[in-house]
Amino acid sequence: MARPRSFDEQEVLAQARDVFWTRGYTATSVSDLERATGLVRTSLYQAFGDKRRLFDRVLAEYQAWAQGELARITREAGDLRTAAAALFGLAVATARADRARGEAARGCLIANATCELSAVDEDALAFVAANREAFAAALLPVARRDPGLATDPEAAVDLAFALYSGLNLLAKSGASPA
Amino acid sequence: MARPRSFDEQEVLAQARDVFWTRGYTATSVSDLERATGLVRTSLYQAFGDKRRLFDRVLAEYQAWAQGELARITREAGDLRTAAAALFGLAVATARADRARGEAARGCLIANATCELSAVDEDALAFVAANREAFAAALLPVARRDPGLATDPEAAVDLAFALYSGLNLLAKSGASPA
DNA sequence: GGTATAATGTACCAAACAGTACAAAACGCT
DNA sequence: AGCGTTTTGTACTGTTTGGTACATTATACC
Repeated sequence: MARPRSFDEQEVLAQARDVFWTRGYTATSVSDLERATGLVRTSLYQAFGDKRRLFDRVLAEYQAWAQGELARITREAGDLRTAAAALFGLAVATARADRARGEAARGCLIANATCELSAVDEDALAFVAANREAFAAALLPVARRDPGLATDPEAAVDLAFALYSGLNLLAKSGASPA
Repeated sequence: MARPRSFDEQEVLAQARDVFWTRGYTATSVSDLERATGLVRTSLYQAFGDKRRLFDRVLAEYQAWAQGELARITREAGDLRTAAAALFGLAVATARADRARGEAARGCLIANATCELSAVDEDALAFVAANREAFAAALLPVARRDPGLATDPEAAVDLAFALYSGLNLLAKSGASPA
């Protein structure tokens, strides 16, 4: 009853995510998105709303993936230490993958968004704050189970968050066998 | 013999730095810089070159300040642990200061630049890589002096760098008494 | 006081920006 | 085959971007 789409939504979202990931939100133009996705602006606007809505969508999708990874890690690891180690391994692995592709490390999409937007955009700040809390919520049970961390499991989880973010930034400024 | 400047260069640099700091490089327009400094574009361009040169100048000034702080900290601290603690205290203090001013945390200017530019701009990558090495060079002697870290002092220093960066990002996504 | 010189102010430039109006096209359905 | 509907493609909008040409202003020196 109507003309069908010529693109796969998930695929387009992944392509848009990659552009936002390497260039950031502000520095990515709608023309960049056209080029990366192969769609014309009209299709992008009709399917995803404006540039910001598309970015939000990409962020949400990325966060869902990250939460999945986090859930898998906490399921497989018994204590916080090994969970954190697996997490850091993930950061190093993605950095290595970027490097192997001949590009510079892109770090974590949400960490990048935090850096770029949290100080100027309330909605973005709310999102990254919620993400941090989701991160903590996923790791807290594991931290509580650890008797060595009984004094302050929440601080230990925040520390893991800081270290994970820091590793990504370390990768973005050089060095691989950290 | 000629008309004198109506502004103090250091003061203007500090004002420009603050805009870049909260908004980032790309999102800061020349009009923003005019507004923040009180100078008209022509004066800015004549005194500092183009937008990028001004940003580089601001970055260099900031790095000099940061290196000074780092030198002071390592001078006062005997081992890496207390040096790192002082460093983290610095990050927390600046975050608190931002928060007290009623604004969101801005983190570290160089960390922000790393996030925003290192993946797309070779010069920026070179700068932040050099900065990371300067950071390591400042802390390495203290780390080497610590017998408990004899196995790999360089890794310990990188860890301190990651933790410092991570703390800044933690602040940028909420939470104060970390 | 006049003059050389650098700093300012006004006004502009082309290019890039995010977003849109509207027509052409491609399909499902009857 | 023809119609209704949604996706595409073309072409454009006004605005903002970084940067500049040029006239004006204010000072130090003679």
